[in-house]
Formats: sequence, structure tokens, C-alpha cells
Amino acid sequence: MADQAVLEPTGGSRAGNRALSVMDQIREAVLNGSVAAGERLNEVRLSRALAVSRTPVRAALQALAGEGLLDYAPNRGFTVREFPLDAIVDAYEIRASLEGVAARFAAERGLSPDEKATIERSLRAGDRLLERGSFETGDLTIYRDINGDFHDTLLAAARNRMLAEMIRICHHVPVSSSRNIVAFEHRDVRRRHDDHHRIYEAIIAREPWRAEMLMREHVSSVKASLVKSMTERSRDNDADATSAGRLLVK
Amino acid sequence: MADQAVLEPTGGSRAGNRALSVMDQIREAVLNGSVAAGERLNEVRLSRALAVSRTPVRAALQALAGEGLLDYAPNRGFTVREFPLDAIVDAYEIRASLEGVAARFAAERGLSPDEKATIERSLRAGDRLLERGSFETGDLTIYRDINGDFHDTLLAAARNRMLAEMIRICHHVPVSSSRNIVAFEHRDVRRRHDDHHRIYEAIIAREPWRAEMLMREHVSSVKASLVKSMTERSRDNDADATSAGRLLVK
DNA sequence: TCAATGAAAATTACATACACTTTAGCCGCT
DNA sequence: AGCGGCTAAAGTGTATGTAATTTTCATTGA
Repeated sequence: MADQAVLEPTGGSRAGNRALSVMDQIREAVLNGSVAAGERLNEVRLSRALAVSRTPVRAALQALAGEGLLDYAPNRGFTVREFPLDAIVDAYEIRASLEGVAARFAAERGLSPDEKATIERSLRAGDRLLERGSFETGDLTIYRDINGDFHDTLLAAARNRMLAEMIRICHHVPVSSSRNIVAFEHRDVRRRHDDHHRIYEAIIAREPWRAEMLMREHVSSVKASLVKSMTERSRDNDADATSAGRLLVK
Repeated sequence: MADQAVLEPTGGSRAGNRALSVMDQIREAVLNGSVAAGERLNEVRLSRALAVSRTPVRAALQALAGEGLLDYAPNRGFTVREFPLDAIVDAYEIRASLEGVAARFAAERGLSPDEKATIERSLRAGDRLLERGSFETGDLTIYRDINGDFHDTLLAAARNRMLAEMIRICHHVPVSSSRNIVAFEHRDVRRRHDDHHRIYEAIIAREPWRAEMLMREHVSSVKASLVKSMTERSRDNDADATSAGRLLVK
């Protein structure tokens, strides 16, 4: 199997801790599909490929198992967890529920001046980007960042670590990762940006339950788009039902 | 610090894997408060106390950090995570939301014959226990198991692993652990058991959103009882506000 | 008295050797 | 040929030694 050539001893970004650096590299490899789902991760092979000993590799694998990205079985080591299409769709549903709670908490607890500023900036940036009726090259990537700022800031305002970690796990489900753009039309993005405005209004107005409901619907609509784009792709490919999943997990 | 005498080399229950056994022991010690929140967990001391080498101890600590029970900082090791009162109350809110989704999934997906049987059994058992107007010694413990069966079975019926793991994490927040009985009155238990009946009805009737709403309210009401009993205790103790938290975390 | 400083001690990070378990393949048997 | 058990290879689990980092604390200078 050619020593899993996708993983190279790049030295890693996080200085001073090989385990964390190794963790990032393995996560990256799993998320972008370089190692297949269900595949067994061999410690000695990984340590050779990354040019470190087995110790930090084991640490990284255990941490990734904690994130839910790997499975562990005693005396058998770690395998890449399978994420069937159902599980991926469900993850959006769970995330919708959790981010709804986050929005509620934010509305109850209020935003700091900094947080308000960040959110208002992201709203204005989105407005500007959407003024034109269509996207140019790279605009979607830009909007992805704007979107990320909005959600991250609200999550911070919820002031609850457990919630933040759970939502982060939802984001790390292979296909729902932000790097896999879930192709959207301009109209969809505009609608979602409008959602952002309304959610922010609800939070500023200190209307927790309305904020929750709006956020839930907001995230759920992403799920709907995902499902829609999947069924379309699978029809275009006039292939069997499984191909939709394969396309997306890739 | 007397070698953390609470932890003894009991051999552990899980055969064939010291790391898992060590993990159970440390978790237990953290959950029952033998090691204080914020305390630093020393590898060599733990390994001496448990009569194993540092390797399985490190593995256990890493895994527990993944569960969210410990914090990790590079070059500083692991500390017991702090759970302020706010976080504990929030955990109920999060759990309510997640179990709500679980109930919805169960209603959408339907219950297996086995699951139906288990739930109906738990409902009948609860009915019998509550026929008398008051509890005798040990009844509360029995009801705790009945309650556990109901929730566990519904969670299994949701058929989603991520959801199950997240809810499990909520349960493992120190004070919300089932071992800390949140003293309830007979009337409260009766009301909650009625909730169970209604939730089951909604699921059988395939009414997902009603099931979700009922489950959410059901779990939220536990939070309400918790907060109520806390404020009462803190009043009874005519101590300052912090004592309420201390009592419960203990 | 207090802060800065600089070893020494304590502690974690990593590497590696060895023990134990699982896996795979081979051989003999039916 | 097919099945069961044996053996070697591969792989994971544990122990321990060494390197690097943090923490402690006594010392020094203002």
C-alpha cells in the first residue's frame, strides 16, 4: 500500500507538540478522503510516513477517536469511522438543534460590543457581496468566510464550551465540512443572508425563542439544499442511488 | 498529597486492556468528586497509585479529555475540567434539545418490536410503582432504572450514533450524573412518568414534532426541578449563594 | 520588601524495546 | 475439496529510558 503516501513529514504547523501536529495531518487526510472510510490506520506505517515514533501517533489517534472521527477496538487499533449518507444528513439536523440553542443562549446572555461589531461587519460584508445579482469567481469562498464569522461569533456569545465542542464535531463530519462546498445558487445564499439579519435582530431584541427557531430553520435549510443537490446529481448521473453518496463523500 | 489514596489498584473490571480499566477508575474518581475540579492529574503519581506504567495512564487521560471530562494543555498535562453551576444547568438544556431530536428520529424511524416491548414494560413498571401514593425505601432507585430504560431505548431507536454519544456526554457532566439523585417528590415523578406515556403515544402515532416537543419539555422540567431544589437548599443553609453549587457538585 | 533571575527539581513529550494478541497462511486430517 | 488447528508474521499494548519543558524556590540586586 505504498506507505500511505498522502501523509508526508511536513514538520507540521503546531510547534512544540508533535502529537497535535500529527493529529492535524491525520484529520486532514481523513477529511479530504485520502484514507478511505472503514480503513484501518496502522500505527507503525503512520509513524514511518510522518517520521515520528508511535507514541505521538497513538496520542493523535486517540484524540481523533474522541472527536468521533475514528473508531477504536481493543487490540485492533483505529479505523476511519463510516459516515453513511443518513448520518451526514442527520448531522445537519443535530447541528440545527444545537445552533438553535446557541442562538437562544446568545439572546439571553447578550452580545459584547466586540461581538456586535463583528456580526454587523459580517452582515454588511454580505450585503455588499450580494448587491450584484450574481457571483463572480471566488465570491462563494469569500461568502463562506463571512458566514463562518457570523456563526462563530454567535457561538462564542452563547458562552458554553460543551455546546461549542458539539457543534464543532457536527462541522467535522466528513462531507459537511466547510471545505466541501455544497454548491449553492445565488438565490439560496441571498435567502440565508437574510436569515442572518433576522437572527441578529431577534438576538438584539432579546427574543431567545424566536432566535432559536430562526437559527434552527436557517441550518435546516442547508440540509434541504444538500439533499436537493444530491438527488439532482444522482439523477444527472443516471446511476444507482449510492452514487449520490459517493459523489459527496469524495 | 498522599499518592491520591482514593485510587487503588483494584485490577479493574475490563480484562485485557489496562488503559480502559484505568480510564474507568479515573472517571469514577472524577465523577464522585474524589479528585477536585481544576486539579492537575499527575501521570507518575496516578501510575503508582494504580500500579501500572505511565503509558496506559496517558492513554486513559487522553480518552477522558476526548469525553470532555478533562482539559489538556501541551506540556502541562491534564486537569479536571471545571463545571460551574451555569454549565451544569446548560447541560440539561442541551440534553433536552438533543433528546428531543432523538424522540423525533424515533418517531420518524419507528420502533422495533423489541424496543416497543421494553418501553411498554418500563411504562407498566412505573405505573405499578406509582400506584401507591408515596415512595418506600429504595423505590426511587428502582424508578431511576425504569427511567433509564425508557430513555436508553428511545435513544437506541433514534439510530444515530453521534446523537447517542452527545447525549451520553451530557449525562456524564458531574452533577447531572444519575448517581447524584436530584431529590424529587412523588408528585414530580408521577408527572414525569405521565410524560413518558405521552411521548410514547406520540412516537407510536408517528408524530415526530409532537414527540420532540414533549421530550424537550420533559427533560427541561428536570432542569427546573434541579434549579428549584438548589435554591431551596441554599435558602435552608442560610449560606451564601455559592454553597448551592458546592452541595450539588459534591 | 519585592521583583528578577537562574539553577535544580518535577513533570510532560517522545522514542524504543519487549510482551501479548490478532491475523494469515500453511499443513495435515477427514 | 473442505475443515480445524498450528505457526509465523504483523500489529497493538505496556514498560521504561531519555530529552525537553515547566515549575519551584532560593538567591541576588534594587
